[in-house]
Amino acid sequence: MTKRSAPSPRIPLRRPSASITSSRSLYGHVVHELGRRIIEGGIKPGELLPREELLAEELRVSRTALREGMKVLSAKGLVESRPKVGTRVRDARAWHQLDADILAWRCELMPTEDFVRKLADMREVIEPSAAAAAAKYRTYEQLQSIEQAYAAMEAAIDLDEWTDADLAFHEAVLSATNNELMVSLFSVIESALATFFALSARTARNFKDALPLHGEVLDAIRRSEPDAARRAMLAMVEESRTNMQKASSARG
Amino acid sequence: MTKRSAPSPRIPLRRPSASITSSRSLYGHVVHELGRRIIEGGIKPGELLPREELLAEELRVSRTALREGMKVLSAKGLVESRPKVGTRVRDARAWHQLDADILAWRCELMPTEDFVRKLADMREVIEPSAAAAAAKYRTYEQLQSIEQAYAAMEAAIDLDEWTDADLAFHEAVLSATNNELMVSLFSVIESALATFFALSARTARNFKDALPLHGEVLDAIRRSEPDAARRAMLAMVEESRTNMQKASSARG
DNA sequence: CTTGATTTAATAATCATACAAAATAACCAA
DNA sequence: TTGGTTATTTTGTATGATTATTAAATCAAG
Repeated sequence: MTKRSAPSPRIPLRRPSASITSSRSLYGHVVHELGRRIIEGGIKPGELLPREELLAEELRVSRTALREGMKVLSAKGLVESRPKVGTRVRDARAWHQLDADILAWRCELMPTEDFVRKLADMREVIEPSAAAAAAKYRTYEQLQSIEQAYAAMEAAIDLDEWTDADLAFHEAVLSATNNELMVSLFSVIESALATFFALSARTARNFKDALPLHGEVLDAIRRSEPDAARRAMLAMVEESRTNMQKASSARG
Repeated sequence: MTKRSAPSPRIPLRRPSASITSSRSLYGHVVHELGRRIIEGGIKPGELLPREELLAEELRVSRTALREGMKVLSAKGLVESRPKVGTRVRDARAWHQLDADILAWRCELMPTEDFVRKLADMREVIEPSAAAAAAKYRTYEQLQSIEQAYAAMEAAIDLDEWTDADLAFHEAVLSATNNELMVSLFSVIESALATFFALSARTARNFKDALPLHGEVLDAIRRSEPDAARRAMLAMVEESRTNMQKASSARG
């Protein structure tokens, strides 16, 4: 709505960050490789990494690239470097658990039911409150973009379209809180949960099952009824959790 | 409680991260300097930074140090570098708003009432839910550390002691949720709010005014009554918000 | 033996320089 | 205009040398 400049062919609408870590650049490889090893417990808190020269050789990169990656890991709270002593893995309590990369690594490595539960817990905490706030403070334009997303959900003809529209719906609700901290938290949690969403949606025979619940949230926000919006959103995320649990136990 | 090894004189108990940015390391200086400029709007989204060679000269550091800092800024979602085109400031929606440094810079630069409101909103969202979850899932050990923090609040003889104990109380409650995502979110929000907490506490004639409310939360958690815990915690954070508003308007 | 200051040595931190890779922009040909 | 090719700019990577930091070893005094 706000910032789509002219024709600009095929801007990748999702994939906002591309998560430097993903692939190419060498320093990105360093971040990914070491980050994963730390998260999965291959290198434990308190342990000392090999010194730069050796580690660089092991990872087949120059010290320059290694150090650039190291700074990023350090910014994520995973490691801590000191002259003369070396680079040490920090205690798990210091890790920036809400960092998008860290969450992604945990998704890769430990898709345990427990981790999904924690993500779902977070969602159940923020989304109902966000819906309530949206009902209270939304502008007309914000209501419109929620309605627009809802319409796209109605019109969706396959799972991909529906997933995109669903995400847009929730994002629009969060944006309507006028609190970018809330939006940021949601986007982080959501992109982690997205890994498991496919399962959840595929479980339901008809992927549009959740449409009525979304409709209730929309109505409550339209009528500016915070409590109703909170209740409807809570029902929705609880159902989503149930679906994901069913899906994961069906596989397990 | 858990990690105080032997006598070890004056370990700085708070200051868990030391926020690389604050210190004097050169690359840390780069991160701080450029990060601040971007957050405060001195360099706007879409704008292109000078090329590395020039920027390094301007900041009086080598290209190496500059780049190490740049990678960190990139990991925070603030900038994006591409060969041949340069390094561009990303749209504010891409910024990792929950990054501790970014929040800290916002505290430095825009201690507006609006920003404090957003922080307080976040707190009102997570803390009551966390208290409820704590009441449901806490272990006995976790209850003990909450009680211990409460006792410290009772025993506090000055504002500093009380502040420390207060923080420990909330941290213990959050930990009792057994959800490290929750803990991480809290610690980030909290350390940002701490900037304004001093004001809030100093406003109250007697800094122990909030003790009864903490007692209610503790009791509810002890008796495993989630709803009561939620209500008590909500009352507490609402009062805290009111205090901070009074403080900020008294100065404004 | 203990304590405190001093030296030593290992490691990260920084710098300077060179080269490689990527991608925009300019160019040229059809 | 269109399509491909080349040039050129900027980041990306590599290497080696130097400096700063600091834990640990050493030494000197009490």
